[in-house]
Amino acid sequence: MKTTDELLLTTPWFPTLTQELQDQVRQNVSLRDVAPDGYVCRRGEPSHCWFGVVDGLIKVCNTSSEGRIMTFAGLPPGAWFGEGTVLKGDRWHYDAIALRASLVACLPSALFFRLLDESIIFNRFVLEHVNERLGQLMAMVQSDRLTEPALRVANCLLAMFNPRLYPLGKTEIPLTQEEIGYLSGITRQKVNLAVRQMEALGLLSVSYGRVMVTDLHGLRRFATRTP
DNA sequence: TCATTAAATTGTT
DNA sequence: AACAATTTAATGA
Repeated sequence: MKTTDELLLTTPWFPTLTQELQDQVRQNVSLRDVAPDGYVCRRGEPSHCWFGVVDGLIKVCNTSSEGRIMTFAGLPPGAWFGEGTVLKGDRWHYDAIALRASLVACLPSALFFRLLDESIIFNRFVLEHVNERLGQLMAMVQSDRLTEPALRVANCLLAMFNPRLYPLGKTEIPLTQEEIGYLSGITRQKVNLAVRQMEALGLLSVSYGRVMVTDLHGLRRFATRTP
């Protein structure tokens, strides 16, 4: 199991902080184990923390009154989320649920604000982070209107392997086809066909319980091609 | 270390 | 949604 320090050292902004701020972070960040299907945060609850995914996989989603689930993002290890809500001092507008056993780092909002006040590089990180999310959202709105399952899966994978948002991101993240289905909003059967189709194109390789992207650029081209 | 079994994941209908 | 086939992980000799 990873430690707080291990996560922090692989976080791009942490080593850039002053010694004093680093100590503050060390003292105030807490780790939380989340069981599969467990909540990291629920819609309507006040936000106390900025969250970082240490291990596992978190799904950010909302369940409408009719029970329809919409997924906004899948967050692999290395992802931080919730800055928007924390910044507004607002309540969560969405649920964050663990797709499998996960470990989440909680950075109290008071400290989050202090980092914003005192570190320019930290501001920069958050700004780029938000910017990248915006880009992802735009891509998602597009892919949402596409009926082609392979394109939806491709977009979903591109989001997960985004090296800007998830610098830890390797080209291989353990991800079952069922989980991809939850994240991209299509059935596992269609995911199965889609990933194999893309594997045949040499864009990725699938094996038991994992998908490895072998050609990130090719996958980008595939996702943005005009049919 | 190897064989057996259970659980998880995949492939098909 | 259900089923069979396959892969992995766990167990114990």
